[in-house]
Amino acid sequence: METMKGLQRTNNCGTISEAEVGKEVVLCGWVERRRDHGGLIFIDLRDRSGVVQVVASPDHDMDSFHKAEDVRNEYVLCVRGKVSKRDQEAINPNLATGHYEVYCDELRVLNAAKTPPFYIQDNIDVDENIRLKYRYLDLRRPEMQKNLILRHKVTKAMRDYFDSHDFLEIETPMLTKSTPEGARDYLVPSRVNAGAFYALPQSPQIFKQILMVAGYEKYFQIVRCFRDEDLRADRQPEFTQMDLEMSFVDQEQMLSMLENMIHHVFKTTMGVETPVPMPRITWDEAMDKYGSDKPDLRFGMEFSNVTEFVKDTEFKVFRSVIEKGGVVKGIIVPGDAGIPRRELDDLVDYVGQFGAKGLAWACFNEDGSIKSQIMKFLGEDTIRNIGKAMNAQPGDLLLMIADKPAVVTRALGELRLEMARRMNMIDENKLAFTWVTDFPMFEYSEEEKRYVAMHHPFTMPREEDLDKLESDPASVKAIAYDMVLNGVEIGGGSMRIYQSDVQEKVFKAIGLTEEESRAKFGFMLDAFKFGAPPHGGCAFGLDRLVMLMAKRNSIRDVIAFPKTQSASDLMCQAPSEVAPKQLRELHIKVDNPKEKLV
RNA sequence: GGCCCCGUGGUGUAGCGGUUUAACAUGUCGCCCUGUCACGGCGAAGAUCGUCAGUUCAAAUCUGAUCGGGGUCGCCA
Repeated sequence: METMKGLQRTNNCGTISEAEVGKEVVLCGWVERRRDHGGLIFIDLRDRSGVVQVVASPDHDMDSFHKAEDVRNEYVLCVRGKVSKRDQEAINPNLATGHYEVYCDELRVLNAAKTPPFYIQDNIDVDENIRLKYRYLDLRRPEMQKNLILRHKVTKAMRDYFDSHDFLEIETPMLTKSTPEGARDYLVPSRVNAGAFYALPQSPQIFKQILMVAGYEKYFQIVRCFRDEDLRADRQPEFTQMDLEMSFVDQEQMLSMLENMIHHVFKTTMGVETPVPMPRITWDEAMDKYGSDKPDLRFGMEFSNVTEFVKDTEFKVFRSVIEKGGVVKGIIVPGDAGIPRRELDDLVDYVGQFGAKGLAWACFNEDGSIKSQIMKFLGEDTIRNIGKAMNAQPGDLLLMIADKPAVVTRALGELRLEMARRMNMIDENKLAFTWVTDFPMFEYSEEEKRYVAMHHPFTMPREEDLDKLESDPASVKAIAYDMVLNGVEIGGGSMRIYQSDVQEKVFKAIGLTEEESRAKFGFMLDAFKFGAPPHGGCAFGLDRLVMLMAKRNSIRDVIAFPKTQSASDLMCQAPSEVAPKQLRELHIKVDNPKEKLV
């Protein structure tokens, strides 16, 4: 192996251009491919910036040529040579540097490499396990580098924006106190406090609010958060949040500031103009029209309530649902009247996953006829009237679900998304932003038989609803907002309670006694007695945001070292067992299921 | 915790009870090749089919368990 002694890198591979023609350059990088023509060898040399073709020819330098014969993929090279313009017929239009090539005058092999388990290039078809095990090779691929570069640019743009708007980035503890509300905590045993545990933060929520009490007025942080819950494609046990809090502002100022921040981020990183102001929809309307609190607005297919049309018909299924307080809602799927019967049966199963007991359908055929499995119960006129009210065109398909309102909302909302996917109605290049506002303050937990805070218990109720906190908690709306992009919640926040009497009422509404609230949040309640300013905040899921910007469908593709669904790191094999001594120091005993088997 | 799917040379797949000494592509190795860029030509090596147990005359193929991975519901902003 050789060293770089005496040579200094002068250029990046991917940016070789007209300006370098005729000049000598020194390039460093990895061998993406070697094409050996016997008397002439081409090497595609890759660094972070891209790829350029290097030519090792006996006519130029015999020594480089011989070394190039032994070079293999992913060897690390340093090349000194002159940049030339390629002959017209040798130009490669598929390569950014395809008009140029570098003739080797000197080639040094800085390091050899084992044959990698997969090709280091884009669009590979390799199991994700393999990619994760050899993450350093996966990350070498240009598309992964592009993702992480984008991620860097996004956080840089955020920091620039907040800095220029007078925000301070302040760090909050990673070792903190377990909070029983919300997600399961990751716990860290304390060595010096036997039997006691820290929790890794699920979010810096309490600290950032206390920073407001402390007079910092505008805080932000790009911060790691932890939740010990089951994973998904868009959920990791540790994830990054763009977290912020502001004093002396109302919701309007907050939303406007956030819209401008997002605009700045998209503009500077992708050159894309996002809407300012952003469209808004209330939570009630989103649930009513799209069956989701994070509606995908890249397409329509809004719900229609058809309860009135069917409440007096012969169809017992609909009638009994309606008599029990249920509703019947439907969507029109454009151009899907020709759907095969088998696919309709599939859809029945699909909505079944979300609690719907059935799915009524009607095909408005091109020839004006109607086909429906409930024709004989509803009668053709009723179906035509529904179709008319929903503006169904010949060739369209009507799908209806009857059930309790919550089930209809959920099942029809999922069905709407599924039909959009099946009918290819989603424009992948669209960015459909919306605010969802006026969330309910509470939702009823069947499990705990009490109301729980939908956002968190420090969320400010709407002023006009304050007197309903006790009498009718279900109807109380919160000053809370989510930013939704293409059906994904990318950020959410609220204005916070800063008056003790309101806070007490909210605790009472969720069934927290004074002792309990003191035990859980005592230090915070104390802090709030020393002059808490009106304030509010927001947190954005950085991983999800970057995932959407990079058009990936898993946040794993925008995180350098992600974990698998079972929360393990396939590269470094975490989590792992630890030495007995470590456990003793931490005052921990472990039942090791593996030991029992021995 | 429930349900569904996957696990075959380095990689991606095929084979789904016995014509399989497990096939194909790609990669790897060797030889040849001075204009390729998924270079090309010829040749070779390489997997006992995740693991364990069972059914069977016979198992990659069927059954059960187990491990690993993915998706999803529950859970979780």
